[in-house]
Amino acid sequence: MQHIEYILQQAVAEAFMALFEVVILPSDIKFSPTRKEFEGSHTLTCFQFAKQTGKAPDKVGTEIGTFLKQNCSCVSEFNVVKGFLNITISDTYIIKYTCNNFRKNTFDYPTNGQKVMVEYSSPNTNKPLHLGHLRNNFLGFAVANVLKANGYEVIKANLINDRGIHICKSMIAYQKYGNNETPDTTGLKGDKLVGKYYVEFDKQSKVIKSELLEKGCTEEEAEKLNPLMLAAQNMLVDWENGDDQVIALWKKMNGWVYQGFENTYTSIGVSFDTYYYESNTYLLGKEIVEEGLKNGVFYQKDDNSVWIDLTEEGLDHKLVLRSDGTSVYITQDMGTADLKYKDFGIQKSIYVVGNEQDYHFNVLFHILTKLKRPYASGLHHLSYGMVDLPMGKMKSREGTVVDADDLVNEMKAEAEKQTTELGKIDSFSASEAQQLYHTIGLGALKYFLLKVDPKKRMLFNPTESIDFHGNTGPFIQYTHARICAIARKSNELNITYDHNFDSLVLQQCEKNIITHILLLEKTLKQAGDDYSPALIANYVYDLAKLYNSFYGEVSIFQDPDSLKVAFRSMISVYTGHVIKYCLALIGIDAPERM
RNA sequence: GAUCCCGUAGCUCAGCUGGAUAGAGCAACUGCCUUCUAAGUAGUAGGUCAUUGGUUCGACUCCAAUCGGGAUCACCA
Repeated sequence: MQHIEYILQQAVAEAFMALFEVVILPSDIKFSPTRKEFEGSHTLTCFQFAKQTGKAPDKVGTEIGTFLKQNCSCVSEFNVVKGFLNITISDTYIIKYTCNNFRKNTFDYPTNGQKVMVEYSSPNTNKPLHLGHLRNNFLGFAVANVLKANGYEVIKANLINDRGIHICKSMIAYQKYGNNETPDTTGLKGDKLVGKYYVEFDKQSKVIKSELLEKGCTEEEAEKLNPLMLAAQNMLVDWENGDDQVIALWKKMNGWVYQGFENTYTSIGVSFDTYYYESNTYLLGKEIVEEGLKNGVFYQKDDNSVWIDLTEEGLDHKLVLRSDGTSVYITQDMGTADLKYKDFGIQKSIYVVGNEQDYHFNVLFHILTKLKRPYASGLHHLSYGMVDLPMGKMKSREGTVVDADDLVNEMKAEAEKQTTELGKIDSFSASEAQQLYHTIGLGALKYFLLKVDPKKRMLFNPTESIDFHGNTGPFIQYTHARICAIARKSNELNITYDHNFDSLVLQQCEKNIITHILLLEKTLKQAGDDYSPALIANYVYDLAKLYNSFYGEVSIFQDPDSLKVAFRSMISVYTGHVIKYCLALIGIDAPERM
């Protein structure tokens, strides 16, 4: 069954031809939802056609409307207000569409044969995940789902920053102050334990620095002479030389961190198809520098450092290889980009990274374009805004970081509190109840972080953000649970759906739901094109609102007309499927009772 | 200093790529549970879309300038 939008586009194009002999491509005809103060569901704005037709917009609207009503069985009514043609879709169409589709529980586009990699999470192994990482993880996971639903084959990748001076700092501090603690002996999660020593390093080196300053050192000398800092730098050199002891410690501590991360990933419901480690990729890219020098994309200075001139692109000169021949960050990113392409033959590659690195990715993509990489046009930096706290930015050194595990646990505790107060799940076993609290708490958190346009920075207020009412995840989950209760009752009552519904006259609140479901395809496409799960979040919220409105307005089972009972039951089931599907796209579980 | 992003109700956010009288939620106030889950629902109130110009039939949306907030501009990652 053809989608109403497509049918209308064809019909309007036909109308233009028949009435005005004007050729307009069906795909160029755009409809917007009719404002609720007017009759109808699809609106065509006619101002833009005034020139081509030589008629006033309202005249065009009236003539097109008349044509549609006569020639298109899906259109039952129309009205024209100023230059706006408001179209009412026939009940027959809506009913038929509902009957044909209400059992569907997936709305994915067919595969398009394209492969895309979504790199996200990409943590450092020196500290645990925090609120900022959560936005990244939820976004990356959701974008991967959305792209998959748009027909792509998706590879989720995690590029782990497992080497460098930061991890050496944790290692030095652990060597000096660690007393051979382990996650087992302390009961701490591995990432928390390692993070503890990263903080310890910072603390101790501050103490040492102030001692040096008291002895009369300058700021600069204190920095340089700091034995802890020197030890960390030495350790980095030892690591690069493959020193057995250093490598062993590095492996041990990173191992703890990975267990901790895995634990968190499982808890927040994200996953990866492949992992890259910087310890394996940090030397990549040097051959690319040589290649670029040969074909003149890069140039070399007298001191042997290698650069690229991006002034024509509105950027600057950028270093790609140090004078001592070692790589910088962007060198290994070039190498890693090649590696990803070699490994998976991807057409698109999405980097989910904060907007503080906008410049970096701008440069990287320009370089890869200049190097004529076949995948260059498919590169995209999904740049998301920072998550601010009421007191400003999170600073790990000032202890204002909101820890990811803690936050999830707080949300879960709040879910337990509120669920217990409502007392609706007395029949649940203890483990079922725990599972539900987690689902609700996590749903609230995910929805909160995903409903905002990724590009925008956002505010997270720990006290106020834990709300389960209104525009929240639990509200949508609740609507789903409510629908499941309806579906259960429909089953109990043995309600069947294969009736002739021709005589049925629909109510506005019923039509509103189906009309909104008709927008799903478009929304999903848009969310894929824009890499914006927020569109899905807002869409499903609106659907839940429409359903609750319907739920309050009509009685589903009390109606004497059995056709109405059956159809309302169908609408409920249909809405439930769409809600569950959309929530799954953004990584949220839809409970059947709550 | 240069470049980029942002500025919509008291607060947090939408606004479908230029269309109608700018929408939700929270907070405040008023109704609705003996009937399908009230984590709900119906309503009231709340706005000079930062400011000023420009483009046109029409601007929250596009352009320019100004003000305010943020980020980036390392032989750091």
